[in-house]
Amino acid sequence: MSGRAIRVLNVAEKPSVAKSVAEILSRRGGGGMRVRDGRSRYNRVFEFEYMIRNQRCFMVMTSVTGHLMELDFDERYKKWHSCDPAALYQAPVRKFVPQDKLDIRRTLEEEARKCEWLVLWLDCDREGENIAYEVIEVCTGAKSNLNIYRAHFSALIEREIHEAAQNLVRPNKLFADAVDARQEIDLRIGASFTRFQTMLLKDAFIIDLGEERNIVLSYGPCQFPTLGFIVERYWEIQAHEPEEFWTVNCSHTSEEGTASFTWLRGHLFDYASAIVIYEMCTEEPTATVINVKNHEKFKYPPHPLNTIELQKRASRYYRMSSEHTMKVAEELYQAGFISYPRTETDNFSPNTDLAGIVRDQVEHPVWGPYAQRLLDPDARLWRNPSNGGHDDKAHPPIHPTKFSTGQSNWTQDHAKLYELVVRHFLACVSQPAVGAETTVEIDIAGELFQANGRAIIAKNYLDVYRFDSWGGSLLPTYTVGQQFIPTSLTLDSGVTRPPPLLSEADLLSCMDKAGIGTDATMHDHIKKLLDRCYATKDANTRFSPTNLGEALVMGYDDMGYELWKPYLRSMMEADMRAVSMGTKTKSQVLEICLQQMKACFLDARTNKAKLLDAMQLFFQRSNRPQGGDVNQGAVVRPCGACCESDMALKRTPNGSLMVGCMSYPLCRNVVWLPGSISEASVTNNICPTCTPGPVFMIQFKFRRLEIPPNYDVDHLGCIGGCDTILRELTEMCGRGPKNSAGTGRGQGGRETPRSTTSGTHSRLLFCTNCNQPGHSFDDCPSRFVNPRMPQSTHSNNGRYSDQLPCRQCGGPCVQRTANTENNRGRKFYKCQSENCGFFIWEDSILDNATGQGVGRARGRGARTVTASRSGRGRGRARGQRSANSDGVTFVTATGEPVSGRCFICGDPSHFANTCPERVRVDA
DNA sequence: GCAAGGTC
Repeated sequence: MSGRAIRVLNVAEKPSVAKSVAEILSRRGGGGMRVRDGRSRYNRVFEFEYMIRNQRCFMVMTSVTGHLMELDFDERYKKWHSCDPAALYQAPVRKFVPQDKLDIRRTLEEEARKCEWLVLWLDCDREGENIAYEVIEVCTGAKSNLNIYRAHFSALIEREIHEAAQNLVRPNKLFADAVDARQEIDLRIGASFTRFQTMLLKDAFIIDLGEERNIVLSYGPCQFPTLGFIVERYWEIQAHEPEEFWTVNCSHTSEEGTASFTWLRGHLFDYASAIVIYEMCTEEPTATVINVKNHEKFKYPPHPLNTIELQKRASRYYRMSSEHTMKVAEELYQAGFISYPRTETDNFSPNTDLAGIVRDQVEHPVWGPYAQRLLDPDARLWRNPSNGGHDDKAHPPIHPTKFSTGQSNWTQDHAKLYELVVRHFLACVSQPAVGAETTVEIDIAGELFQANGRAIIAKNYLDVYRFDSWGGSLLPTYTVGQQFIPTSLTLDSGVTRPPPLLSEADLLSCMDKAGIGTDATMHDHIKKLLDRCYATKDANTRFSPTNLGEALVMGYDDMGYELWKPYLRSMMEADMRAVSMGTKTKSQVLEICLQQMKACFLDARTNKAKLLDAMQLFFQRSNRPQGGDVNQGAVVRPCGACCESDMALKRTPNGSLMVGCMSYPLCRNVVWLPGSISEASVTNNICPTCTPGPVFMIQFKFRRLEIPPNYDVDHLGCIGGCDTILRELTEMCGRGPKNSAGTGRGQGGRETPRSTTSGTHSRLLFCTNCNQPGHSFDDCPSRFVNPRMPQSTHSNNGRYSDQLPCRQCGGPCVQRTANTENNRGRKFYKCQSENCGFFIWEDSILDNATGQGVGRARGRGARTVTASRSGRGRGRARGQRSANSDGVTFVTATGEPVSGRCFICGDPSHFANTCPERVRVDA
């Protein structure tokens, strides 16, 4: 045993871990634990004695709160107009402790000075390792000769913590390097693209985001792919072309009940084939049972709960946003009711006292009895939880940690989320539900049909997990060889539907799959899209892009870049892995990645017209002077007047271009530029003659009609005094713009879009009715509806009003929405006059009005923007005819004859299934 | 006024 105790500073990633680790270690030390405040009110300091490998230690344990440092550009580059955004790929960056973390730094410095060892108890992932090096930097700054160790633990349980303390290792710089690289890349890409697209677009268009605020059009390597998922699905829906299909359905009712048989062919898109088969069946409708199968089926409980699954399920079951879920979960965690809510782990470690967690819940009035049954060996309800295959080695799956029947300070959402966590946990340790399934196969005229029935034998976990359901429907008894006449045999039509908009749960799945964000940040990226007005979420938690979101993605897509796809992030992730494994160095990755991204950035800037074009499809041009055509704020030269600041390229509010001192108004040194310039961009070329240097040359573009013919419109010039061309043009053209609108762009050539509804953005370059340019909806010659219809009754979607004049009697037709299986959601008009049965589908009106259906909606590659973006409205009108007789129904869904005529009587006005000559089939 | 990642 050693004599003198070593003083050890221990640092955890968060206060809760410091407390847990201190509690566990101090129990073995025997001397108890003292707690005192640190400089930061959240991060307390715990002191106790502990033996590390026979070495007596006086342990001082405190914490940080996540990252201690931030990365940002040097002061000189922080202001938006301080430099060309392209310069942000090389601009110096520095890591520093931000203002709100200074008190934590002070605690660390003060404690480190008194200690000999530093032991880092940060989470065992790359970010944790990076935070470890931030702590090291601060601590060794205060005391340089610290002996530094890392504790590796995967859960806050006794055995793990002691093992970690007894097997200290050295921190892994490679892991920290990987994060450093990620941070730097994110910062440079994010800031450069954000400044670029904001400065390019925000003043060039009228972008009304609904409230007074400074518009920022941010770009980020996580937020854009997330937006990309939303836009991609939206485009998929727009591009969907509904296709009609036919299916034969059969049902049979006996004393025991009704069995519904589905056609084993599924459905056919070819009407002629479908009707032939259907006719065969109706000619010989006797069904023969050819197979009856009985089998046992299990429905398994979910895996243990991790963060993403919690967010998805809270969204699905309660329609809670992922952001709100995390806020509520955090509060439940802080109050001790649930375990740490940010975890990837969906597998309980074998040491977990699962029965103990169940035991905590037996008193609950609602699920307590179930918990009791779980603990009763005779009930045979217990089952060890499944392994979801994820383990972050830092936290267990989310589970209840304290019993509650609801607290007075809880909102409904706290109660709901707690209930979800408890029920989910109880479900995880339960047996699966068991069902007896029956499949009956029948043959009608050689066609096979099948009916399925299910009887639930044991509900098991479903008794507690009320969010899952497993429908059961009993089938009447059938025996092989049995014959019967179907009660109904129908030919039904259906139409293929586009996929739905992405729900929040879908979006989380997409992000998870593509590795966009982490479990702790995914909800932030989703919220950012809503905050930036790139997307909206409807009441069903489904996401649509806004005009702004769609325009931005379209702009980059038209450039041919996949900046809005997840690949960039995936590549970066792969590079990060390479750095952490040592196969690539941090500087290699930074150099290559930033070089590529800078090239991409410069290319995007060259192709900025694509972004402007895409925006122009959705927004009106503004007349505000803009910096979009000028890399405003870019430094041109040091100021020779004040000798303190640089001079930068600027545009005054009235549109004049100049190079002025950045210390204005303290220094008023200025060089005015000719008014005939349309574009100006500071280059990296340095003038070889002018002093004091460096004087960066400017690439000018002049307006052809405003300069003499013998001058070139493109000119690489210098404002240092050596450039005679520039001087001559300034003298000839004067300074300041010829037109007060600044750049003069968007002033002709293109049709200015008009707005239909005040307060919304216009995307109507074309008539919403016929998709032809040159006139408005109201003036459309092919409009079928009343031209006096007030504007407010039609929307941007080019839809009709909720009333139409009847084509038959002239009375009012009212719009309704079909709710039948085949046409659910499809709108139609029905005449309100008692004796008039007039009825018409809305999409068939649109077909008639356009002559050939709605313009093809845009998918990737098909870029014709049409005002009506609906994928619907193509194809023939569909109706239904039916023939009822004595409880037996044969129905065809084909309203209009497509081709041919009745197979029985030859009459072209109907098909064989409704033919009056048809032999009746009695049940 | 910019990113994404920790965390209170």
